[in-house]
Parts: sequence; C-alpha cells; structure tokens
Amino acid sequence: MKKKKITTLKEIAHLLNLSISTVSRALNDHPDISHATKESVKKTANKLHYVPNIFAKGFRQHKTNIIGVIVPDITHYYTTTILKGILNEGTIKGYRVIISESNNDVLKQTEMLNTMIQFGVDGILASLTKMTQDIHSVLETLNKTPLILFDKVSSKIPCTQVTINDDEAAYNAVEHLINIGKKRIAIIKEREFSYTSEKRYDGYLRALKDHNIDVDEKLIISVDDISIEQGKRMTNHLLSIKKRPDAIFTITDSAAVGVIQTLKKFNIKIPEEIAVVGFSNSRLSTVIEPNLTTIDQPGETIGKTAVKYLIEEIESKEDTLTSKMIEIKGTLIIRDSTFKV
Amino acid sequence: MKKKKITTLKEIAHLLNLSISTVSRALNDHPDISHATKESVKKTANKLHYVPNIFAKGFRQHKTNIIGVIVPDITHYYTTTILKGILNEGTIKGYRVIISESNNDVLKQTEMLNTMIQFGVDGILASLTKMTQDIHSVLETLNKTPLILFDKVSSKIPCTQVTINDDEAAYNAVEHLINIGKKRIAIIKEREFSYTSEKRYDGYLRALKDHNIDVDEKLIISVDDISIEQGKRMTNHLLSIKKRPDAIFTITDSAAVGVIQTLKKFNIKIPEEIAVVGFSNSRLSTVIEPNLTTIDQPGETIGKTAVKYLIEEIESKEDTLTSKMIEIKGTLIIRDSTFKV
DNA sequence: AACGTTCCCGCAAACGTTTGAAATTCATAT
DNA sequence: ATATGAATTTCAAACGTTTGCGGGAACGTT
Repeated sequence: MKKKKITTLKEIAHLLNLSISTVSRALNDHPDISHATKESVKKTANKLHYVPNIFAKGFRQHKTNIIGVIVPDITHYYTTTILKGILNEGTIKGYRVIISESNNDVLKQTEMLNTMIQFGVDGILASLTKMTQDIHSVLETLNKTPLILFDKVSSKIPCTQVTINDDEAAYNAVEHLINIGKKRIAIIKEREFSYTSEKRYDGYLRALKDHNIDVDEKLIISVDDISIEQGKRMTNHLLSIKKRPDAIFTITDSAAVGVIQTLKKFNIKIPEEIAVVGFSNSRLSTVIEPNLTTIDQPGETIGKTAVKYLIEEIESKEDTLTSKMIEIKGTLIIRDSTFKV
Repeated sequence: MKKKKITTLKEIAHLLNLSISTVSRALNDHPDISHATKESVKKTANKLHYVPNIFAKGFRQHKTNIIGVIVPDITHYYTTTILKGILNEGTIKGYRVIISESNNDVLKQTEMLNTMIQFGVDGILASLTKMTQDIHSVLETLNKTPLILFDKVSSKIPCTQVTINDDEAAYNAVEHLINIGKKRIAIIKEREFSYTSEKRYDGYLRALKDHNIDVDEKLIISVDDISIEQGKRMTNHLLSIKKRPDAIFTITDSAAVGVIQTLKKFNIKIPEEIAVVGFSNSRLSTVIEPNLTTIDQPGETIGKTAVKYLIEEIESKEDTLTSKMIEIKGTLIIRDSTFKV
C-alpha cells in the first residue's frame, strides 16, 4: 500500500495568505470571489496538482457522483453495448459508474440495490432479472434513491424506464414475414414474467391480427430460459407438429441461432421453407449462415438516454416521482434468413 | 433528489446511553468492549438499519474499498468474462468495482488512470490499449497506487501481471496443426506493439522449430487491427500467393471467422485443404461453420486472480513493488475446423 | 490500607471540505 | 467627513467516523 501525497485546500490557502473558505469558493467559481484571486488560486492549485478529496466532499454534501448500474449478465453482448453508452455519457457528465451483476438472481439483485444505497450512490440504473416478480425491494429502493430501469423493465414500477419499442419492432418483424408470404409464423418467447418478452409477443399478435391471420396456439412456444439450446429443442418440437410453421420468430438472436442450426440439420431450406427472425442484432447474426434477419437495438443510445434521465432526476430539486416511458427505436435488418436476393 | 434518512452512531449511542466511541468500537469488534455491550449495540444497530457512512469512513481512514478497472473495450466477450470474475471476487471481498473503457485510446487511458487515482480508488486493474508504447503514465500511476495488469499486459511495466500462457497455448495450437499433417502454417497476428500477440507468435515459432519446419516469411501476416474484416482481407491475400498455406492460425477468434468465411466463399475445404485455428473460444466459435478449433481462455479465473493479487497488495503494509507474472492455463479445444471425425 | 492490574468506557481531536453569517475593505453618495 | 451599501474575504461550525489517551471501577496482591 503506497501513500499518496495530497495537497489540500489548507496548503493553498497558506501559500497565498488566504482563508480556506476563499480558496474553496474560488475553485468553485463562487460569485463572491474577485476575478483576480480566482485566477491566482486556480493557478497554484494547478501547480500543486490539487484534487479535491472526494470523500471529504461527498461526506459534506451527501453527493458521491457515483451512479450504480445493475445488470443481469455482463457477458451479454447487447448489455455491454448499453454499458458502453452509460460509461461514455456518465464520464462526460462527471459521474463515475460502478457496475454489479445479479446473475439473474433476485436475492442478489436486492442485495445489490441495498449495498449501492448504503454505499451512497447518487442514483441507480437497473436492468431487472427476469424473475423479478417480487418488486417489493425495488419499490423500496425507489423511495431512497433515484432509480431508472432500462432494457429489462417492469410496468409495475412507477419510475422512468428506457427500452426499445419492443411492440412495434416485433410488429415490423412479423409484418415483414407476412410480406414475404409467410402464413404460419411461430414465436419462441419467454415463459417467465418478462416485460420485454410480453411486449414483443403483443407486437406479434397485433401484426397477425392486422393481416387477418388466425393465431395458432401450437405455434406459440414459451421457454424458461431463452438460449441456443432452447432454440434447438423448440425447433425440434415445432418440426414435429402436423402443420409445420413456415417462419419462426424468436425474441432473441441466440435462440434464432439454435433454430437455424436445427433447421440446417434437417436440410430445411431457409428462408424458402422456413424463415427465421431474431431480435438484437448480436454479433452472431452475421456469422450464422444464412445471416440472420433481426432487429437492431441501439444499445449505446439506450444507455446514454438512461443516464441522461437519471442525472436529470438526481440534479433536480423536486421530490416528485417522475415516470416517463422512453422508447428508443429499433430497426429491422433484413438478411438472408428471410430474404434471398 | 430524494433525501435518505440515515441513522448515525450518535443516535445509537444516545439511545443506549453510551458514547459514540464505544458504539463505534462495539460495531468493529474492538477488544476493549465487553461482550454484553457489543451485543446490545449490534442489536439496536440492526434494528435501526444502521449502515456506516462510507464517506465519513473513507474520509477518515483514507480507504475507499473501491477498485478501478480499465479495459479497452467492454463489448468484447472475453473481456466481459474477465469482468465477471472481477465483479464476483471483488464483491465477495467487500470491494466495489468501477469500470472505465479506454476505447483503445491511449490518451483516454491515461486520463482514466488519473481520474481513478484522484477519485481515491484503493487500487487499479488495467488491461492496456494495444498502442501503449508510451508507458510513462502507467509507470506514474504505479507510484501512486497499487496496479495490476491483466490480459493486455506489458513486460516493460514492473508490476504483477495476469495472463494466460499465450506462448504455450499457441505452441499447442500449432503443434496440433502439425500433428494433423499440416506443414505450411500461416499466422495472422497484430502489427502494433502487443505483448500477447508477440507471445503467441513466439509460441508459433517455437512449435515450428521444434518440429523442424522452416519459417516462411510469406506466411506471417501482421495487421493493424485484428477483426473479421482483416481476417477476410488477409485470407484473400494468402490465397493469392504461390505456395498456399495448408493451415491458418489467427491470434483471435474474430479474425478466424473472417478466414473461414472467405475460404468458404472460394469453396476451399476446411480442414482438408486449409485448417483454421482461432484464439479465445468466443461465442462465435461454435456458431461459425465449421466450428472453430480455438484456445479457451478462462476469463473468470483470470479476473478472479487479478483481483486477489490486487487486494493482497492493497492490504499489505509493505511498500515494495511486487511484480509476479501469473499465468493461467488456456486449453486447446479441437473442433471441426481442424479435425473431422 | 495502599497499590498494581485488568477491564471497560468516554473525551476530544482529527480527517478536508462546504457554507451561513459575520467582518472587513473600498468606493460612492450624502 | 460620514453614512451607505456593495464587494470581498474570513470565521467557525458542521458532516460521521475512528482512535490515542486518560480515567473510573472492580478485583486481587502485598
């Protein structure tokens, strides 16, 4: 453990024959201080490499300039793009970001919410684990610190939430499938309570309805955990039913990869026999063959907007709970899995 | 901005007719305090949901229990697995983790090192941007705070470093290619100063030498930035030379993906005509077809060990610079791109 | 009865900063 | 000259915690 030698306000004050308070105010551009002294104070502060002691400051002002971020899985590509946005925008605005991973464990999640509050973060950005049925702990944190949800959000929690337009995006995806002539469109979604999954399902239903296609319950597949493996398994299942689907829409790219791999195993032509659409535009989507039609989610923008709203809430004097629903547009990217040139 | 109501030592002390110091000591299990009072203090502390004010504490003890992490790109899968390890082990040990992304920008990197120090982190874990020729700023931080490098390390910096056994792993990969009968093995590596790239190159050379295969300069390709695109471009180049390679070893999975895609475009049989080996065992490696032979890097373990050594250094009283080189073993995973069953 | 020990506990200072209020300076108006 | 007020600067308290030091109580030893 090395000691860091530190210059304090006191030293600067002593050096310039000023009081500590004057120095402090000079550095904070307080109007009471004359231009001349401000200059000289700032100059010597620079010379001595003065940096304010964050702890004395935070201790005094009850402000840490730290925002906490909780994500289910930091390994997930889309999540990292959001984090990128959060980190960039956060540092620009002068905030440090501490990140925690809940590993999709509700207990861990509430524990993290608590530690972050204890720790004194100025606000929290959270993407909830999918099993967050018990929103009690989340509501409780909402009482103690500004909180904004992103990506994995929940309509039951009265706070600002930032997501992509899941409903609309799914609608567009399914409409695209209908446009290329598909009529029996299966969907693979999540069984567990998941706001985004439900929204995408809504879009799916709405698209079918708008185009007068009857919903076939057999084509609606719900899985516990959406993954390549589940994609494979569910494709096997879908191929076994009497009236096969002619398209499969999965609410996640990884599941779509499983779907495509299985279809290829059975030599089913994609997209002629069965078309496939994913969701996320992850890196996999241009590596799998055929390349996957999917919805691009602008992660960085989501992260950026989430931070922006959070900081706004932190820095506002109001004590009222604002709860806007922000939707960032995702765009359908058409590739070979639905459309051959 | 909501106010958080907080219980302080003072309140507890007042409630129990004790002094603040006694309460503080009781909570910290100081030997001077009787068992009985400890009990009662802890009980009421719990009841009032007392949490120590981290800022008063850090302010007092010059310790933040925060470790800073700097990575080039948080979006990179392997990086996230390391982060997972860091986050897990860190929180277990009672440390918070703040993460910054340098975006492979040296200026940003030094800026981040500085802000972290200013911020008062107890120590820093860094994976350097590949262009870090000017190690001046890194050396300077080394003077001010414990620092440990991981993944993208540098032999020029006298501090503990945690990587996988790049040399050996590359050796194994190339030896595997030799074992399946390959004789003209190309390598795609980084041109820029990159410790890991050089280490892997060393392994490549060593394997060839040990098996009496002459090095052909034409088969050694250096690129600025290792990516799918570069993989494609360099494969085109390799296919154009007179005596084609019969295997291509890339120091990164993503480049390998580009290689495979290009080979397939020219209907070159993998692995019969040209075998391909990557490095990382990223998610792409089981999605690309044929599945990619690669080296699995145990990211979580690396993250975990890096944190462990850092905390050790933080908590040691010594002021001597320790600089161990820790190597975590990566293992070759053989898949279809080199070996057909 | 005087002393030494041991066991608990309280006093008060200290960490570096911000900030309301008081004090000083200085120019201006009376 | 004196009063007024604006412009600067200083004083001192406060934030919540830790910690060296001092001290009282209880006990055992001479």
